[in-house]
Amino acid sequence: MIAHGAGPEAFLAANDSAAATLAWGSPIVARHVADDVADRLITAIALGLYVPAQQLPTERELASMLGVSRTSVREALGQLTDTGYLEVRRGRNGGYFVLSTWGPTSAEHVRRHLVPKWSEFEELFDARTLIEPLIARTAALRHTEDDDIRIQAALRAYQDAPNHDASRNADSMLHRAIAEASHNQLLVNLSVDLRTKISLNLGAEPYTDSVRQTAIHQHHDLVQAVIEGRVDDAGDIAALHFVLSESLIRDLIARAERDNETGDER
Amino acid sequence: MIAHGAGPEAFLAANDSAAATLAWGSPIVARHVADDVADRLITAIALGLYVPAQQLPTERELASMLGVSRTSVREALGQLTDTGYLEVRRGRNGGYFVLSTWGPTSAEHVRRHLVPKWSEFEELFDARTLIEPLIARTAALRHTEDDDIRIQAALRAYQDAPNHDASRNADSMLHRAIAEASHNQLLVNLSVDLRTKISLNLGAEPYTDSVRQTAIHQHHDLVQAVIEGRVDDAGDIAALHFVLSESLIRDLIARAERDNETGDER
DNA sequence: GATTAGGGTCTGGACTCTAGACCTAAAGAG
DNA sequence: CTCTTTAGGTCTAGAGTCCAGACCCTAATC
Repeated sequence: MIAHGAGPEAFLAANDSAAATLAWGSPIVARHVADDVADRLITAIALGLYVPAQQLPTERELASMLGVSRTSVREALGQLTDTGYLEVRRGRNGGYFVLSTWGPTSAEHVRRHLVPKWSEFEELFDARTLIEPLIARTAALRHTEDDDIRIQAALRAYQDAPNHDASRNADSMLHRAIAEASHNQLLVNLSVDLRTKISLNLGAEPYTDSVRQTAIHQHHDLVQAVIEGRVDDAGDIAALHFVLSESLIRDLIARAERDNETGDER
Repeated sequence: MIAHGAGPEAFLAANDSAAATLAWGSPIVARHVADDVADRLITAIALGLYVPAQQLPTERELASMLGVSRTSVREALGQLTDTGYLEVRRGRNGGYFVLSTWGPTSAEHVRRHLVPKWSEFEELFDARTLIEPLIARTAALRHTEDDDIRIQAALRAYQDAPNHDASRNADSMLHRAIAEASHNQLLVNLSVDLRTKISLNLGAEPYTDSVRQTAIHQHHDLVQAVIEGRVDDAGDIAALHFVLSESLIRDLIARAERDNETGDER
């Protein structure tokens, strides 16, 4: 009767002394500094702060930026290099560089890395299609003129983005600008977290010309709705927008699994 | 009222190489195991898993529950004892006990501990009044029969709660049960997090007979709306419910500040 | 070919965490 | 009243983490 994720008994027995001594404690694992550094770096990359082929700061710079020893930075960079996120070059002009073969460039990557965690992923998408419309609605209600200016600048940056990397980056900025118009830091962080976690496993969302055209339209409509204070419209468009990105990724997975059945193996 | 840590420049310059090397890194502080243990304990207490005067598991039990050494557990317990959350008794039948003088029993506590963080608090409340209705709506859409059973059991437990502590605990369980009917773990965690952070600084929300009567009604209506799948009603009632608790706390603060002006000093 | 900006390696000291032995206080059993 | 038991309180040795800093190796540039 114990060890439940959450059966009905859990609710009634939770103040039971036996349950109370057992139910809530999952093991605590020591967090090492290097892991934190690695998380930071991965997040920065996932958010598009460093795009493929771009050089990261030097080990010594990172160490002083993050206030940790170079040893720890090196361990983190080593992890990311092993995992295939980074490439390292020696000598003058050397350093760590973001690998471009990073996202699901291959169906292979999707199969190995994404499918096993599919249920987590479902939850992420689900949460996003619930929360992003809420954020859009709130932004439509609360936006100020300053917000409008920032949002429109971000929209233009998105429309003008010359390539995939810039586009990804601008997309991130635009959604962040909208989230900030909700004037609640918690919502902003939530939105960033969700986006980070999704692009973390995914690298980049699918990107074709037609997808981009649709996204440009949706972004434009979303921005208009927010700025004009059309609350319901903003929510609806946001829902649509994130459902689109979800279905694109579903297609990608489906294709990967189909390829898997037809037999190619690495 | 704004205070977002990111001006417009941040948006446009983020991929600038100078900005990229500087903007994102805030110092990383080593997380010690004892701090994690302390957080767990505080959370458990804030969630009402251990109510005032209740005994915590022994040091040795906690150590094995959490998979850490007794030394670390002792350090955490020491912190909480110093902070005034716990009391320690020696000898047989000894142990650590939750102090009842914990929440804002005095206007004093409110002034010293709560008011300084008021802006953080505003954000928390704001986020809650936005997100909880979303959760209620989603629960109303997705609930299964099992959910209904759990929710109704939790509602009964709340109605039957014999005292303040039990009521607080049951309230927590009920809202959790509703959140779980959304069938999204992320939302559940979010709801728990918000509740934890609020009761962490607050101890307990204000509690009088009339408040309790209102809450019982609102809980009942909320449960009905969820179970009958009345999505909009569920959202509206949830909004109302959390706005009520917010305004109660505002009153508490206001009273504390008034007392402050009329001259009693710490 | 000298210089220089980067990664690669090593060391000693401070601190943390663990496992376990052992001490002390207080409640209950007889 | 004494003995036993159950709790917190104390200590130690050893393994591991983290840091600061010195020094080596590589390759691009002057």
